[in-house]
Amino acid sequence: MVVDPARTYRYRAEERLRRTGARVTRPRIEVLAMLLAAPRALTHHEIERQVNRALGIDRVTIYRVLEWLTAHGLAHRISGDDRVWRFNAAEDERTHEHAHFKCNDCGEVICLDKAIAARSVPLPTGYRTQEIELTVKGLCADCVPARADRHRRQGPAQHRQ
Amino acid sequence: MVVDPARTYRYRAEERLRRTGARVTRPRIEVLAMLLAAPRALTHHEIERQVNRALGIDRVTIYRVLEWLTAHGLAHRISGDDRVWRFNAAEDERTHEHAHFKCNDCGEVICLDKAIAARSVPLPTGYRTQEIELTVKGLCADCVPARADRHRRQGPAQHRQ
DNA sequence: GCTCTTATGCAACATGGTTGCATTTGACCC
DNA sequence: GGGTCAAATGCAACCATGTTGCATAAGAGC
Ligand SMILES: [Mn+2]
Ligand SMILES: [Mn+2]
Ligand SMILES: [Zn+2]
Ligand SMILES: [Zn+2]
Repeated sequence: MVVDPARTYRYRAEERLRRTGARVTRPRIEVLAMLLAAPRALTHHEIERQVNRALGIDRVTIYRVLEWLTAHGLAHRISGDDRVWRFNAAEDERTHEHAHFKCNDCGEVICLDKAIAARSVPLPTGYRTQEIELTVKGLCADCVPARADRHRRQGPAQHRQ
Repeated sequence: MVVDPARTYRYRAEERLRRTGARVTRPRIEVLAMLLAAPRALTHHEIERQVNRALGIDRVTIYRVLEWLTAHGLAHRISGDDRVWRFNAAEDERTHEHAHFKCNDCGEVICLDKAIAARSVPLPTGYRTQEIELTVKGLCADCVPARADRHRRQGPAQHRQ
């Protein structure tokens, strides 16, 4: 029996959406399914390319869906140094107490499984900690110098955004 | 003997600029002096308000000066979650191995003195660490709940950006 | 002062995201 | 199935933050 993986992710997306009690719409399903299928955080651009081209869903709608998913805990938003937000389906088990990795070459962002031991950073008196954000920057497996020659010929890997 | 503090910062700014061997210009002096005087990281906007209003220095020039100061190690740039860069004079002793604090209420950003013990976060195989960024988010001394009533009357502290 | 290089000012542009408002549609009820 | 209505979508215009191109101004060495 062969299953269509995209169909499977859509199904899981619908399920999660239904659990919120809010409307289950095509844009919400498609965007969330795409986030669920992705092994890394996606930009609005990447989502738009797939979901707008294939289904004509408007870019503003995609922005609104991403905002809504984030507000409802179905996704989370990662803000990088390139002024582009990236989104990831939120595995609700995994509380957002985890760190992120960002590739300095291709821009890829992934979530690192709970790795924050850096509790209790000392602050000036009167200041109060609420969250700690930790981002590791470096090279992803596709971009380590060992493969630098491929890059020189073809340019860096292109999930740049 | 009374000294004008702004004059002192300008003097220190000129000194640092001269040491780079590059041209010592009015915009560079003013922007760097302002960064030296500030107890926290400043946005382009904040700098523009002061330096453009008082001296008519163009906003593009301010952008270019900030970029130049950063490239020459006289300032460093902090990218937050609000797509606004903030700048700080670089105390050259303090290598950029320090963490940052950002107030969730008023947006204030400060540098925390070397506090990263979070070395060696485990990554997927093939990935390589280059830098680690740590940002503590919470409430600054002006914004802690103890003073929430003042905020309710007057709005949050206004160095929001 | 003169010259040469570099920095500045100004206008136009780019990017990523937001807002207002008319139209469509999902969910609930029958 | 069809009717109702709040909520979501599409579209156009907008905004904020930063960049680029190019003519002009001004540091610094002589
Ligand atoms: Mn994450
Ligand atoms: Mn800093
Ligand atoms: Zn990479
Ligand atoms: Zn504050």
